[in-house]
Amino acid sequence: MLSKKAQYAFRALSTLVRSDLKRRNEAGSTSSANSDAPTSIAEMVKIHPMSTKFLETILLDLKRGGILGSKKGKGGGYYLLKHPEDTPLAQVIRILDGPIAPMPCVSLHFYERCHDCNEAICGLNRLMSEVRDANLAVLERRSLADLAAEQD
Amino acid sequence: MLSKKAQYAFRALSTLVRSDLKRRNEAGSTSSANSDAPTSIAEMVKIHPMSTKFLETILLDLKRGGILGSKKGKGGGYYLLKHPEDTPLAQVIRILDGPIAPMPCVSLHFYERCHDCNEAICGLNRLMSEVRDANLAVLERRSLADLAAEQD
DNA sequence: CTTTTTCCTATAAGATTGGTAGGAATTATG
DNA sequence: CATAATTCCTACCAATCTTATAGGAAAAAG
Repeated sequence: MLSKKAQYAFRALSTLVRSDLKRRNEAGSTSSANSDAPTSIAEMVKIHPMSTKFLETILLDLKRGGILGSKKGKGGGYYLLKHPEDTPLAQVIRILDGPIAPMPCVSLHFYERCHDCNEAICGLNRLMSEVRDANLAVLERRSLADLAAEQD
Repeated sequence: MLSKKAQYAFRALSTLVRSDLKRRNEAGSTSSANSDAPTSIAEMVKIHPMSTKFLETILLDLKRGGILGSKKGKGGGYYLLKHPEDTPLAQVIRILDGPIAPMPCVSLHFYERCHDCNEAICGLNRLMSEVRDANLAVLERRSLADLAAEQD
């Protein structure tokens, strides 16, 4: 199961995506960077109610993870660094929850050697690799853009 | 990630599957129920080293979950209640780790209503349903038989 | 009646999760 | 410059979950 952190992250990100789309439509795509229209934590919480302080730490993680940029001070807030289509859901989950794979010995980004089996011939390893691939087929293909495809 | 409990369960189950296959080959399929050849915890631990007492609680869970039968006393142990092909991996995981779905609001067996969105139009709900389906496509199709298809 | 095994429940240390607290640093604005 | 609004940073904390361990009761075999 996704942690609350990851779930809250997706809620907040959906707000940022919508803000991003809106900006791009309005400004006629002629103008300016994304950073001109940052969204504050307070605004995000207004749309998706949750602990302000908790969301703060989550957004910091997303920033350190290279997904968000921020602007400090009055009128500041957060914004997407890339087009929504260019951030797969998998990246968000890895930042907040770590491995997507069901076991360390089949993880691509958080691999740890298995002490209980010979991975080359282990049936469990092979099956869990299938599970991992099935997950990634969705999570690497789907992006933040899909998150906001309909209302929520 | 799968818990250690689930991982140990699969290790132990692979032993039981192999024992089951062996019995079925040897006895020429004429003889007897599975319960004639139970495997003790001690034997399982000999093949896949782990805490004996911990495995005990795991096997109890699997028994209560309807996957294993047991025989008490001298010469006792555990055995599969069904053909290995008839126990999908998903059933094992649900018994030991609970939900397979990434969020309660998309879980088939452990559903909880989502308070944060209108599920009918929520983008996150839709995406996580895709993830759930991708997982189940593997975990409901693959069975204990696949677990022992090669050496481990 | 002794040994071997499963069965059952309670306990507990350690890690993780979900969240709070308090303030420092930065920026916009009057 | 003063003030308000905001992000940034780190430490802390309570509750829960995980990963076991302990100690015996019950049953079955010989």
